[in-house]
Amino acid sequence: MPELPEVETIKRGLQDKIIGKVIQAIDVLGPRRLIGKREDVVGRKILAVDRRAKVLRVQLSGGTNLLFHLKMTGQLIYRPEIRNTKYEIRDSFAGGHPSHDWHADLPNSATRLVFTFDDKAKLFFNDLRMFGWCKVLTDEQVAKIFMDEYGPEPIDSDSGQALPDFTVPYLAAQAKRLPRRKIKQFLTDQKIIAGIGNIYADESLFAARISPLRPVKEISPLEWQNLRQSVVEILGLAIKNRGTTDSDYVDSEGKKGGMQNFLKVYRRDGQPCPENCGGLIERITLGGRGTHYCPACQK
DNA sequence: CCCGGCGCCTGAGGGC
DNA sequence: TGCCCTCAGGCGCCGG
Repeated sequence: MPELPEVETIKRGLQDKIIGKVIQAIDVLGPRRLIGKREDVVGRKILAVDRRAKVLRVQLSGGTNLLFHLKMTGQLIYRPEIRNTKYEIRDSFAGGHPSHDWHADLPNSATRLVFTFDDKAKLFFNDLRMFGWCKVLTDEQVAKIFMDEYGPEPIDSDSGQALPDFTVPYLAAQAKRLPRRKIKQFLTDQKIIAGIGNIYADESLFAARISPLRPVKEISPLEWQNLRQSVVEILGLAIKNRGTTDSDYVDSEGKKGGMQNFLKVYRRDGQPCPENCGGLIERITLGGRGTHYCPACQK
């Protein structure tokens, strides 16, 4: 499930590949994934690719934008000039390459949108469960959404440092406003902090040794300091490792991430606590989300 | 304010 | 093998 590090990884990949190209066509294979008019997009040039929270923006000429949210199972996979994908796969098998990567075979049953560029390269928007979307919006609409719907970005993805708005006083002030909310739900609230989802909330809370069940009013200043630091470190590490592939996530080249090898609690219920405290990782449901933590370490 | 539940979806995985 | 059921989860929305 693409969170900040996964969308950041896709963003970087696409920046290297699609900037300067002109969108020649959009094929709509899946219903209701494209919100907006194809004709507002076709013929426009790609000026930039950026990210806010878990949202990826492709900035186009003429003050137009494509906004993507990948939700659970979304993918954005770029392929340079495809003459005939199926033939290429057949060729690779004939050449004795046994590796079978189903992402090589595009479009597939999860493909909802296909963008074709002026050099015949393609961008495939896949989304198995169809929760994701692609919206066509003006610069002003994007600016308003980015301003109104998302809290501060926690990390400068280039330097790996915390961003200036993501401070302990900010977190404490938000907590004062919503004192009874549990810390996990606080962390994953996009209006409070941008880009944290289920995986990195669990991992950050483990790193800070704070129970996901704690009401935020009980979090001490020192704990806020630790938690803020943990969020920055975990997100930074996840970006370095090109994101977590749990089920569907792949980058803009269809490659898996590496962060799943460094997760300590997420989906590790039943296993011994990695801090060797003697406890076992537990899985509970919190706010309808699977939540993984060590009840012995996390207080 | 907080929480639970539903809806949106489909494939994986368990039970029988 | 096969069928049915549940579950997974980001996020908006609704009702208690």
